Amino acid sequence: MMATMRDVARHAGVAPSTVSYMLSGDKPVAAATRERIEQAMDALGYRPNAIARSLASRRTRILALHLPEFDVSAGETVFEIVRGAYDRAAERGYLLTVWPIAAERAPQELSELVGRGHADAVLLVEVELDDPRVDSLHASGIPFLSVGRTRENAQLHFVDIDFEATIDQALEALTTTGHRDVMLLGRSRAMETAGYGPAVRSHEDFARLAVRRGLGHREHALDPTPQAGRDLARTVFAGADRPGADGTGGRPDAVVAMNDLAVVGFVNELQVMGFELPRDLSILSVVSNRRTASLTAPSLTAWQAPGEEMGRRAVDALLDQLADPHAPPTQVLVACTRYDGDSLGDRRAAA
Amino acid sequence: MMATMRDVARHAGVAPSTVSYMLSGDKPVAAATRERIEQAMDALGYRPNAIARSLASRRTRILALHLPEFDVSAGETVFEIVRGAYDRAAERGYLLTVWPIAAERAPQELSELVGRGHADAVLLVEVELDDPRVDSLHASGIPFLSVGRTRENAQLHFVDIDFEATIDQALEALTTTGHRDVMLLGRSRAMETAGYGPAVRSHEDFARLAVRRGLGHREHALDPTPQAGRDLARTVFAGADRPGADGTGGRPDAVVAMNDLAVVGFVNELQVMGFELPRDLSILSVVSNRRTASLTAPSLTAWQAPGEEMGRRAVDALLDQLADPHAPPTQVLVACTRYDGDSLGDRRAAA
DNA sequence: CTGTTAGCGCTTTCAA
DNA sequence: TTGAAAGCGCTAACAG
Repeated sequence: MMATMRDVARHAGVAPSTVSYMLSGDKPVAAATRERIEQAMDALGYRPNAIARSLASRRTRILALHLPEFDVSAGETVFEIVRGAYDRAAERGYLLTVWPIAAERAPQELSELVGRGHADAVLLVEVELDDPRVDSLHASGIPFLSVGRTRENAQLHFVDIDFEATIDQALEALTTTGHRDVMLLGRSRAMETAGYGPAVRSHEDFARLAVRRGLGHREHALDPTPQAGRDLARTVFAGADRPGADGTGGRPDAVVAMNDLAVVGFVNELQVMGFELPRDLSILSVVSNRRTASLTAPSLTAWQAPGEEMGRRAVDALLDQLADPHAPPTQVLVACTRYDGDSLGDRRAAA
Repeated sequence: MMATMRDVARHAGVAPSTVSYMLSGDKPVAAATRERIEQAMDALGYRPNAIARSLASRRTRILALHLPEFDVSAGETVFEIVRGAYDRAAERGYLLTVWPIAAERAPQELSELVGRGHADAVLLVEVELDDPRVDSLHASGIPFLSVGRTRENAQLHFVDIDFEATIDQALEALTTTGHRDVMLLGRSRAMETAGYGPAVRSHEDFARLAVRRGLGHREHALDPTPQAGRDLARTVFAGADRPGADGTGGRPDAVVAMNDLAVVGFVNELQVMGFELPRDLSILSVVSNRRTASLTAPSLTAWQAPGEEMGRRAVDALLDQLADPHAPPTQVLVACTRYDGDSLGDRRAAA
């Protein structure tokens, strides 16, 4: 009942291989022939069969994407990565499918599924410093690329956020608006130990970049919960009328947050305590997303993770790898993009 | 280099078909034969090829799942649905893949991909009252099941939340703790018009169920934003020392929220206004999720959407449909499960 | 530029 | 309970 390529060939009076050549574009086909084939195709309502194609060509033209749980902020950014990857894959003739495998089973099951021929390569999202998925895929000799990077990454194909550049942009925004003393509201040490990369790198980068700009700085590592943010607000600003107002550098006049969940609680608690933002304290959220940024009032000025671009570039790099398995690893860093909210004040004295 | 079924057969001294029978379990295989085949398999490191199997059997044993954007609360619940569906599918010998197609292109592209043989059936998630994906799949004669239901659903295979039962459970919890006047913080009319089912049904159900329990009631339809929640707090409770304290029924003493984003802003604003929860107002969040419930302090007592169960039951129903395409539609309703936070007060007078 | 010819690795009658 | 044979619908040399 479904028309096959053979039917089309017969109807057009050509060989099946000619139809195949036309569809794949692998070989040139005369305009007249192409015309007849096209007519035959829609006369018969022909739809190419992806399975048969995969079997004959020994590749599926399917890319599998895997992400662990959503529990760490993630949400919007991950979704953008996925969408960007899907679209780019489609443009390049591939189907990107997401495999919702539970984290514990992923290392084994990814290799298993690719081994059974369900996909040609794997895109790993939310990769941790020591990610078992990476080891497993590497051991199986399966082509893959990770969004995020492991600790050891000399041989890793990856696309990641340029944390350093993003933090520096936030500090520059603070410097040019006259801020003098900045606090990092970062990720907890527990997460670093657990292997969440950004938590490690951000503290080092932040301190170094603040010093270079001559800013007072301090770092706090918080669990990714609103309550942790509330607690910090109480701890650091208890008894202060206006956090940044003492002028002596005793208290920060700005916060750079890299912890979406905590910053929401932090802001809410400051407001309950009677502070007004950004008059009393400027708050910038980095590696964030629009949704979190709009959860508070005033909304947060934020640097959003470039999800879509990372997804697109990941697919390109992965397909390059498929085309030339022995090329040196592709490693791409992408900076976040600024999104203006109302949480950045101007502390410059009127001239 | 990869061992094929033929290699295994040769190695075990049997016919390829025998190996196939053993793997599929379609026909009985003698214990002795089975033994020899198993040995051959792991001697050769055999892995069955899913593509070849699909081509020969004319079915992929793949289920495709599609969800539109994440913008409406969703998040955690959707993820649970997907995970539940994946696990159940695996148990039943199927691979569930998620196709991250943009909402606009989904109706067309889903049919296209299934038409090309990429999957046997489709699971639709976050289905709206008038969902073009449903029409398209129906027109293409593709087997599918929706999580959520359309307006016209007599012929639809679906699994959905039992909103009515959930709302009633929330009202019961309020009744037994002595509340007298309940406000619904629902979804906006705009969403109803746009076809988001729960928004429509919840208002009707809420009013009717409140009346039946002899509770004072009122409904507010809010956009799914924290700001909408803040505005409502100001509007309804301006000038009140304690929202539920006037006792005369002039103000509600409890809120049932079915709008995760708005309820966060609502609670925060009440706190900024100086109210204390749940002393001044009880708040229950229904069809919610743990993450939202823990975004505020006190955390919210909530009824969580039964994501995993819906996913599992959706797969079962879909595979039933595949087995018997002419059976009457399966329609399943699942109630939410309660999760205790600290936002429910007790208003009963001490006896 | 087009046709011929073998498969890709498995399933599935049909016989034995 | 097992085997032989004929494909599933397409691709990819190789020839012409």
